[in-house]
Amino acid sequence: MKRNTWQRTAVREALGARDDFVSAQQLHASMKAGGSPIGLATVYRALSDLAEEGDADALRAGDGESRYRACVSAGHHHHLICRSCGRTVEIQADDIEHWAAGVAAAHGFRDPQHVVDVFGTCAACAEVDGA
Amino acid sequence: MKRNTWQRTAVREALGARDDFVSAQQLHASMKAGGSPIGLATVYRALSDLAEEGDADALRAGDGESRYRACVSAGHHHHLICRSCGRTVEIQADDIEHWAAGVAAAHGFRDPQHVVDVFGTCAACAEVDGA
DNA sequence: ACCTTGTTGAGAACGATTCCCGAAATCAGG
DNA sequence: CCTGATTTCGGGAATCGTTCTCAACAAGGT
Repeated sequence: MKRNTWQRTAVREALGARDDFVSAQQLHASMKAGGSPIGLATVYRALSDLAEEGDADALRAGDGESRYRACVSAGHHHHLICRSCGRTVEIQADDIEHWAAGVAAAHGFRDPQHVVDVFGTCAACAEVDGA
Repeated sequence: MKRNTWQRTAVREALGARDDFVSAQQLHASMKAGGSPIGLATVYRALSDLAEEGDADALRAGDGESRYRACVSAGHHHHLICRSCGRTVEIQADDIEHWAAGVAAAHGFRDPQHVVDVFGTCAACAEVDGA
């Protein structure tokens, strides 16, 4: 049975309060900074639970850290992520779903899942870079 | 200046000899098994060099390991990967490129890069599973 | 309130990757 | 073919993110 602890709630809220991808460590640090005595292991557990239940998106970045983000839209979707500031835009793309399913089927693959994320430099960061 | 050592060549060849994604550790192990006295650190260095030069694809899997694969097609492409046996199919998908570029542009993002990989269970593995 | 059982948290354990640095190898020039 | 400058190697130690361990604790049902 899944129990309802204040720790899980705290993680859920802390994640929801941000609108970009955060690593487990970052989240833990900011919760601690906010006065919560929560443990690191618990944050990890809560985050992977959230990801498993579909309430959060997990994303393994290039630097070896897993990043999480509260899921706004309930359904399946993809992300447009600023590689500089981490700002994230959720994207619906039915075409991609169909394409992925089609490609998988064409090669005899079953139960297709796909990872589709677009990274870029958002307008704001591009200006800073250029400056 | 980049020097041409037999170690780098060995890594390039060992990677080219396989047609699926391998982790640095796996590659190092198989090279050692093949009699090469190459060091683990060197394999890591060579692989990230190859990835940087575009001669290899890097892919960070869900289990925390980076996997590499020799790039067959020179251009940009995506992969269809069996989550069970690791067999990989390269996919060209111009539609995706256009879509990604369009999405990025629509949100003011510059210099778009995208990660598009499809995972599934290939026909062979699906049969084994079902058996 | 009580008992059962999932959860917590501190630190240890772990595995992948990177760093360190003396030794060896490579390339360019003489 | 030597020589020197400089890169690369390699083994082990260090680092870093993540997971595990386990005793103490707390949530829920009754």
